[in-house]
Amino acid sequence: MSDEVFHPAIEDLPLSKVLAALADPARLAIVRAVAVADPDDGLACTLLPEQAGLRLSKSTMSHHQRILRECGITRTRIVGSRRTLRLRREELDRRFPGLIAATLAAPAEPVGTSARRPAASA
Amino acid sequence: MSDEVFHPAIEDLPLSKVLAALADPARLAIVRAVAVADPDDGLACTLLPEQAGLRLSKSTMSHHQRILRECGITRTRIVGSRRTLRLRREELDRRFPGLIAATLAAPAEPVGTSARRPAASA
DNA sequence: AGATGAGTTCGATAGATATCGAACCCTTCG
DNA sequence: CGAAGGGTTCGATATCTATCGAACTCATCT
Repeated sequence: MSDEVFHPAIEDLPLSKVLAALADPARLAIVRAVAVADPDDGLACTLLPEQAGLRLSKSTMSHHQRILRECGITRTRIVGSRRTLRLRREELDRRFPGLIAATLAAPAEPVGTSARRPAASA
Repeated sequence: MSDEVFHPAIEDLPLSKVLAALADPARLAIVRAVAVADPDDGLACTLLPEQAGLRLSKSTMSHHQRILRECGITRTRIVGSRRTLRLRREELDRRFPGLIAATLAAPAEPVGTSARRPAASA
């Protein structure tokens, strides 16, 4: 279990934190993409823009991945120079039974809905 | 169904909005309190501070109630000079199966955890 | 009518947070 | 070694939002 990056213990996670992490269309898209990936292999971050249908800068993607990780939703594994994401399914199901299932079962929404778009400046 | 206040149609609600509405400890407390109230009578707003264990100003309470209402989670009914809240259970279950159940089943967290406390100024 | 009680609305404030580009760190590959 | 690929971190920016008190509205009660 030697983590190279920080992962919180599931028991420490308040529901509101987890909901807040999920309450962003971009992160929902990421979670959906990770959820359909092979649970053992995980999903390579490189594939996220494509798999999740996101057109965000590298730094913003990194930001979202960090939120998901620090809120206990995903686990990041480092493989050489790249990283893969996987859902912490069992753990989440243990602490918040039904929450992930309900989230994934809900109708998907187009990314961009209700997001904080930064005013597409000149 | 003549509403005196605005209530969105369930079909219009993106998941992220609903999650955002739930992602606040104070609002979670409100939802829990409303959920245990009689579904027909609803919960009188006056009782919220007591039932939900919240010490917030009137205006802040009003704000949270508005968010919950506008995000389709509660329905506000006006009775004379006071109002009651009820969960839009069936509707929510229809659009987001399992979500409310999972939310209510999750371990309750102390209000004040991870909330935006405004610096308790001098 | 006047006072009281229940809530909303407004304006201000402090603190998140979503987004980006630039600079930076590793690992891999030529 | 040097370049390229994959990600993180930093700083800036704009927006959002949780909170409060004060002023207001409407219904009820005396």
